[in-house]
Amino acid sequence: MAATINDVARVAGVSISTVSYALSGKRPIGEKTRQRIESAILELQYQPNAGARALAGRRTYILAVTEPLRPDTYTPAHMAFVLAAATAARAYDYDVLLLTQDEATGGLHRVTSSRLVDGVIVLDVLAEDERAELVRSLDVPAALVGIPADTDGLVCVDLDFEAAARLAVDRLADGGHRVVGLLGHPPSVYARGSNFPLRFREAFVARAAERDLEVRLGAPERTIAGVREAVAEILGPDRDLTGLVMHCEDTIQMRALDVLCEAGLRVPQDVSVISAASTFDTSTFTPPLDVIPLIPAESCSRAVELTIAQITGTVDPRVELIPPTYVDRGSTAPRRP
Amino acid sequence: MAATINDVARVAGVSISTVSYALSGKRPIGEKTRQRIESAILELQYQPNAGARALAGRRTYILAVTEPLRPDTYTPAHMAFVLAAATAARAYDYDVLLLTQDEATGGLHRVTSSRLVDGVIVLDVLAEDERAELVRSLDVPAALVGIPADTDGLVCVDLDFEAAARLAVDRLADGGHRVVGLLGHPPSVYARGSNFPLRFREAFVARAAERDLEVRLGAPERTIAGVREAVAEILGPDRDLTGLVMHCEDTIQMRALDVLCEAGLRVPQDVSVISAASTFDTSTFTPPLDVIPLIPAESCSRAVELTIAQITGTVDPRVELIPPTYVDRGSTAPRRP
DNA sequence: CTGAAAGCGCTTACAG
DNA sequence: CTGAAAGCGCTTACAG
Repeated sequence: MAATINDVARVAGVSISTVSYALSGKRPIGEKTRQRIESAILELQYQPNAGARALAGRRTYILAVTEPLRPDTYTPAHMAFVLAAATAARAYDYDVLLLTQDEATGGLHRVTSSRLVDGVIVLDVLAEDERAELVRSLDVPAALVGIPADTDGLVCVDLDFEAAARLAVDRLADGGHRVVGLLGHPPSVYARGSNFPLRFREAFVARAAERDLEVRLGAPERTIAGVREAVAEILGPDRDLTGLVMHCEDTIQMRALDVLCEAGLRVPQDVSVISAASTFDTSTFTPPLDVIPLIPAESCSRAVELTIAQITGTVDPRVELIPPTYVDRGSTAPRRP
Repeated sequence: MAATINDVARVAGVSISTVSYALSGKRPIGEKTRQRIESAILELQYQPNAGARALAGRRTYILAVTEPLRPDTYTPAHMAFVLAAATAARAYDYDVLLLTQDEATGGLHRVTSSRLVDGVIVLDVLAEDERAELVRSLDVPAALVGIPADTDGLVCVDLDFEAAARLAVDRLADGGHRVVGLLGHPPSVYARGSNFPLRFREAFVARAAERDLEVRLGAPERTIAGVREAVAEILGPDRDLTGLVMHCEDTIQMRALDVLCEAGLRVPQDVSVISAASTFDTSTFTPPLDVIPLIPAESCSRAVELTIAQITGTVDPRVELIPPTYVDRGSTAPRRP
């Protein structure tokens, strides 16, 4: 059988409370005592029992991560967030319980009210997301990675997609480009109400209007044919488009580059291209693309931080937007006369 | 505060042991008593405390799922397995704790010896996998999805990749094809020691020899250029290849189809193509491909089943191979004279 | 700086 | 069919 705190106390010749305090560091321990306890722990390979710790300490050191992984979702990006959340949690000595699909709300309810988890990280947030409602009503420590329509009372973290869109538009406008395109996600993604594609697109259109640019929008299917069609449409019959922002999955972006190449359009000589809010590595593309990166580790570690802060204290509801950055890889150039 | 079993007992007018037994079903309860308990639970929105249940019952109803998600890994497929494992676990009222990367062995040790989990599901098993060693020495209920080199004392479940390879070869050989190719994974995947690509390739070569076929192997990089090169090589200078089996990621398969199309080769008239051990949907490809599917839900639910069987009783070590099936979508044809 | 003890909320023999 | 009670292995006031 596994060693208990009683075994450690006996071997070390101290009381179990001393062992417990030595472990938690919640009160000062004499140097010799500490050493005896440490060697006893080593000798017995003692690991505190998680259930007992949870029961007595009212903390499980587990966070629930809810990621619905809907059929239509683009797994690599979502997986990157799950992974980032798990990694961030471990940095705080928390483990991660994975809640998927149907378990979205039922599971959240179950694991919080049974005190299986101390807090919740909500990923892939929709504009109208029942998990947001639930988190609000449950009043459990939680952070959303993403911004629902109603953020009242919630703690949300996300890349500032609006700023990212403006950054991309400004880059092109500053380069003298007059006709710019946005190659976005498949139509189903927008239809689903996923919030960041919408936020990005709206800000893109708004900024382009401010900068007095002509805008063309595309929402291609993932197939080669779909991408080809959308790109052709964005380029326009006269091929007068000179600036392209891509806010979509890597396969679509790669295909779009293929299509530009086929059409004899060079990047950046003929078309300036920017990859926006991308979780993947655009430096291996042909050609490497300028990118406004979306870094899962950033938002997830902040979300974990804020959730744990709620567990140990109080945090005011807030929406934290992470400012975007621009990585230049030479895929944009001033418009040629 | 959340209601406890004491509250339920008081409201229902029974003892807490009766409530507990009513919940677990471990002893018969009078009809009226049961109803009073049920309505008390509903009224109080009672949820048993997970920590207390774990401590007293010596069961947490949590399984650890270890999936290293190495940098090189192909996320969608691996994510499909994580998802399948989580879904299968929920079907048995188990939750899933996700262990990633560095946590591979350290985390496994931690969560098992602290009794945080009742068992372990090991995904993405390498031929030489330290997690297999650990599971063996820990003697914890566990199942591996995949087959390590040394299966001694372990419970392993997987698609029968050797049989799948033979099935594919036989299909082509029976169709009169004499020169067949295997478009496999990127070189790094084989180098890593991931076991199923190796198992598949070896069985493919062996069966082709038995059937007296000429074999050409390709291990393309993921880029368009990489795929183009590998396909060209497999086709041969005389383009005498007429049968192609693809055992690789969907992007590579899609690109290979593009390359065949570019080369003016029709499927199946000029080349018969089979997608082998694929977790994705090949019916949306152009053209739709015959496939020997790899169904994560199958192996994962069996793995969960076998792990839970170990938790509640005893299971003999074993290697369970799931027989492959062939789905005909018209991408193969007899060789034309 | 350390210890004895109550208590966290369950499960499960033991008893009837 | 049901109840009283021990006990799971910790944490944390309370006391010194």
